[in-house]
Amino acid sequence: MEDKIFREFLEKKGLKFTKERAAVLKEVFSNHNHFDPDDLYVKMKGQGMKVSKASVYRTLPLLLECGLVEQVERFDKHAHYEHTFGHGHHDHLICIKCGKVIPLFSEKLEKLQESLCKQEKFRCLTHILEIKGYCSKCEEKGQGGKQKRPGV
Amino acid sequence: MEDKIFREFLEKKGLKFTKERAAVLKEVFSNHNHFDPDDLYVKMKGQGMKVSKASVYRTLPLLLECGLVEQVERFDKHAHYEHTFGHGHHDHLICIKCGKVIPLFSEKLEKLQESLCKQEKFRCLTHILEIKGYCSKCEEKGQGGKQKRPGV
DNA sequence: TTACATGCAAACGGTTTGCACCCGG
DNA sequence: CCGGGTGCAAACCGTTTGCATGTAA
Repeated sequence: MEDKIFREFLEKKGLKFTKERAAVLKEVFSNHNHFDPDDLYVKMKGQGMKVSKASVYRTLPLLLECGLVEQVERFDKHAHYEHTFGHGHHDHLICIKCGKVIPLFSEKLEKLQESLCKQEKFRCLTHILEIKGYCSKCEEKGQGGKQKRPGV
Repeated sequence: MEDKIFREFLEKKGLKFTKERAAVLKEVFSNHNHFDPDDLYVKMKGQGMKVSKASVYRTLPLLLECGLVEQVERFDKHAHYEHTFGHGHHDHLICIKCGKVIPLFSEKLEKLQESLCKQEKFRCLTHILEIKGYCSKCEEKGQGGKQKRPGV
């Protein structure tokens, strides 16, 4: 299914559906974890797949463009992605102590954002909402631990 | 006023209020534009201020930590900041065509986020919401232009 | 057959760091 | 006086790119 979407997207742009692109796509959809380009590359290599880092870096923007993946967790300085097809948009609660990422979706929230955009005559295409704080477990345990990035 | 906050923060941590840190703080609060560390450095140099790039990079995390600045516009791969003291939190609408950044604040939106966090037993500290799309002007003109990052 | 894609390694660019000297408290 | 701070330049590291070669359509 993802294949079909990607294939048609590439065709429309006069690009080719190569083994490498197929492999990246497959890996991206093999589970629902967040990942960064290097993660993906290492994992693919570990499975004996034939691909170069350059191809991973060149393929991800295409997947972004056709909407099969989204960028997330941009608090850090390098890119993180998650695949979205079959999951729909959602936001993230991120625990600054244990790093846990909790997906969050609220129809009401989405609608409110839309209406705010309308007030500003702004045509919204995508958005990202990330909320940082302490998850229930870490909150219980107290926040004695060291956090990676103070103030974030 | 910002000076006082920063000073007390540094003192509490056993750090020093140096000329360089004071200069960075001053520059950060000289206007309300977004900036990246290099912007800031270049601007300070242009004004004949005595500071090194390293000090700028070393000072910004301190300002983050004491809440005088926030990180924004994290769609790009390098850090962007804005000072927040005296302005309060707000979100951003970002035009992907002309790059215009429109601040947005909605009490209702903030409250809704809070209640969603409560449902998840998540203690929210900070959040970032960035909405990407076309501003009214670019929407009028049509979106024929080239965008830097497809799909974002 | 012919664009377009790949892999490699080098280049890039923002950020961090080691070190010798400096300075605020 | 001393522990933290600074400037410089080199190191880092994720990402991009030039180029010769490979390949989907």
